[in-house]
Amino acid sequence: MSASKRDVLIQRAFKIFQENGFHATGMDKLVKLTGVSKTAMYRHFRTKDDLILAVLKLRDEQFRNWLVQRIEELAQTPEQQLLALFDVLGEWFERDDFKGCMFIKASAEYQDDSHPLKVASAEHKRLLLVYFSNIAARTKAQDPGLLARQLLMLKEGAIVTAHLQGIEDVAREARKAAEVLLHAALAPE
Amino acid sequence: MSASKRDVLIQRAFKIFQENGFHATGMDKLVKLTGVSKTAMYRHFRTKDDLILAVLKLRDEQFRNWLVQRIEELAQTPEQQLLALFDVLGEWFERDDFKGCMFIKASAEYQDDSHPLKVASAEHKRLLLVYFSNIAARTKAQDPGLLARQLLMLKEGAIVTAHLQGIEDVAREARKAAEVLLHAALAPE
DNA sequence: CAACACATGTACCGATCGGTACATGTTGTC
DNA sequence: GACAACATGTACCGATCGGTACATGTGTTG
Repeated sequence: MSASKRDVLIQRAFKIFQENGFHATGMDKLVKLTGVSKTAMYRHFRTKDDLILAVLKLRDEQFRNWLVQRIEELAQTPEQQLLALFDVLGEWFERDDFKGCMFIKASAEYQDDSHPLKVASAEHKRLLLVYFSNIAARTKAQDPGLLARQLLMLKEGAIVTAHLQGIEDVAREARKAAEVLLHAALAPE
Repeated sequence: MSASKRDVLIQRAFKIFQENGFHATGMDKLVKLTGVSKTAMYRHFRTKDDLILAVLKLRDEQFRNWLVQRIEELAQTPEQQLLALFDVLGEWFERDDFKGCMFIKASAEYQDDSHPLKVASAEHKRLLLVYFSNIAARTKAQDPGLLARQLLMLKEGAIVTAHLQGIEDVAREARKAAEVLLHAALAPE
């Protein structure tokens, strides 16, 4: 019960941070919007940074689980899965609650490389890279690691563009670029 | 004199915001680090947001001027100029004071689409898109607009990746991807 | 019922937030 | 030198920041 209540707390805090930013969201607002008392909040999390870190950890799990599941539902071959990333991105962008990537935003507000929140953000991106590198390695791409890194760069760019300029066609055009990169990697001249 | 002093003020504020973030930087710190008094600061800028907006406007000018100049120094044909973007990005990443893109960070802290700081950030990206669309239009690319948007997505992804994961090889690998995209756009099957 | 451990809400802490009132230079003009 | 116009520094405003002290429930165990 304590664990699940904690998770509910984290989930609500996630929404609030995602919509308002980290520094811009005070503990008073969090306490009010989550419904718990301040004492209870600080019993679960020693500091605000601890709370944010817990939010990032939960978000990392949930996002990667969702991404992997959707990709493997949509595509079976590794080649198709690499491209399906961008279809899933499109689904994400279309959601009403799409507010950009929380890890990009966290690294924007906590820039010091040694800051736990930046470390956690970098770790999230690293885990995604591991996943896609493994997929790429199952293709006949000449340099699977390079291909994975390039596709993930495209992914970050699509997210930033969708958040900043609007979502229209972004995922579709990113997918087209991904197709070109994939075909070139498979059939080099 | 007043104008140039104002510009100096903006320039110093830029550095401080770039290194510490917007919400995390208080006016007291800005006043202390820029050397002016608080009264003088508030005579030049009515509010903190006004100051940030002025910082973004100056940064927009300086960054685009620098980017255009370097690209045109490095390359003459439109095809080469599209690729030179990524060489210039590499130069930027190598700088000691590289701290990511201020406009991405501003849009992370001020998410409301109607917020002047987000508007200014989107406008910066739009102006870059106009510039590269014009270059792409001078190539034989089938869909120059698409190519420009894809290359700029790659650019944003490279910036985010360099800021979050480290700069190593990022610009070079982004350029390789750009080469593939460019060649495919020029010589479609 | 008594005694205890623990969860909760509230009132409050010093520090800092963005922003201003006001007293004190400093300057140009006559 | 007198005076107006403006620039400056400082002290301060109410609000909010992250975080805590403490008084008041609320079971749980004898």
